[in-house]
Amino acid sequence: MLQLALIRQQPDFVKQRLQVKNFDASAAVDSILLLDEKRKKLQLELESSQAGLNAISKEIGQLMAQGEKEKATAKKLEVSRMKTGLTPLQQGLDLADNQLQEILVSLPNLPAAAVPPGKSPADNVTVREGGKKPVLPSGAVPHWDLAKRYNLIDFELGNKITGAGFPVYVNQGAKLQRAMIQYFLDFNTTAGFVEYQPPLMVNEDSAFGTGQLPDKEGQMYFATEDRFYLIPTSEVPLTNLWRDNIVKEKDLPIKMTAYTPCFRREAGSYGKDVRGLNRLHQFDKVEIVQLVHPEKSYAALEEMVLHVERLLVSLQLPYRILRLCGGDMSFASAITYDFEVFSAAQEKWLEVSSVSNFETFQTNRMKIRFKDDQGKMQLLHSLNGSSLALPRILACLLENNQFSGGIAVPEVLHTYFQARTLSPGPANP
RNA sequence: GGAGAGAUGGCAGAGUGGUCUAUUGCGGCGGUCUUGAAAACCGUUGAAGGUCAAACUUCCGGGGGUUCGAAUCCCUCUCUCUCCGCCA
Repeated sequence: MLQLALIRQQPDFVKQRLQVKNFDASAAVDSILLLDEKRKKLQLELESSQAGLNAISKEIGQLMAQGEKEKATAKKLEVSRMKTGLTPLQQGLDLADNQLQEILVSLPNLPAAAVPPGKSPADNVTVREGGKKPVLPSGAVPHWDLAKRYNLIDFELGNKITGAGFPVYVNQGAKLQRAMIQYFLDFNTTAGFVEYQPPLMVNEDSAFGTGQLPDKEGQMYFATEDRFYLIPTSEVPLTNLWRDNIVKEKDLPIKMTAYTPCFRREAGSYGKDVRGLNRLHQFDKVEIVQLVHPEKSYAALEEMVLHVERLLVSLQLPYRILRLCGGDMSFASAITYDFEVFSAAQEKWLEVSSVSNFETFQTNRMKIRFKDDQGKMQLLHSLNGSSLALPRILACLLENNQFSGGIAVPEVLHTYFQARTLSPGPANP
């Protein structure tokens, strides 16, 4: 949620920045300014009346204490009459407040100055590439064929017990995934991120806090009986751990990491992009989240980008880093870098991480603040990134590392996986 | 699932209709003393809106009600704890 003060002070700047996200905010910003004026006027009027009432009520109390019952009764009548005039004021104020809030939460975050304009993924800017695309042996196949041949993942079993997009990892497939989770978590905690195991379901307030509600209502699984949402990413519970908190400046930055499954309905997805591990309803991800001093968030962003890049380098995967254009960025983000790895048999780039600075957009909703050295209350900046999304990393590893005798496991995973290669395994049910 | 008890400031914990403008303790911050520290003592210490600053308004789990006046009474929801039942 944008800060009202910013809209008040620089309405034209807000409109102009949101155009980079292809969002026409003219009408919304103008309504906000009008409603804000209206609200202030009503509030002033209401509060001065309330002050008067409060004073008389206090007098009544004193008169009662002195036993002056008649005078008190007279005052009571006076106050009841005044009170009826207050109701419409209160209602008007509540209405203006609600309308203001409703428009305010519908506005996306402003893109940072460095965000390139653009409408589609084609307008994203490649920041840099790394790693080397492999030369595959003849007869190389995509990961879904390898998954079958080596008995690593069973998509049909998943279909049976749940539905499409819920694969069952088997044997070495399950073990390799576990090895990666452990390696990624160790990589993050070594860099100072504190490990958490958060709940996988969150309430409405949490989903609102990070910006999933109301924007992405239909994209989350929802347990109607208890009104809980299955998390689409651990960013949601991790960031919300600090909701309604005033953090001590000396405790900054707050760095967190977690492994969790993630659940996404992916309503509207179809066709070739959903083949194999490319797009799932449930997938594993290791996430990093930071809450930092507002002046340090862009340094923190660069640090996180380098951190994820080092992780990809250690896995020896060909990757590229994109700076997303305004049109491809998420609702809550001020700037986003996407990491893609090249899945050699599909000949496709797959997004495996997205690192974003949300500035105060989330913390304003969640009221995560600190007191600066002047004693002034300020909102923190929140950032997060994947490190990493597992299925697509797995897809890429399988495809890129296949050779005649098996599939090579990257060196950094050898001790975690307790083997150097994948070999064909036993049959499933 | 059944029965009971609760939810008050960073934490503990008083307050059952009228200066509550929320007692007190701990913690935090500042100071005195000290070579320095501890102890002791003194002072200070919630948030939001509003204002140049103040005044002022709102907030005692959420929502609603009674009343001139609600932390306090009523309704309702949520959550927590204790006991019983079930259970990994």
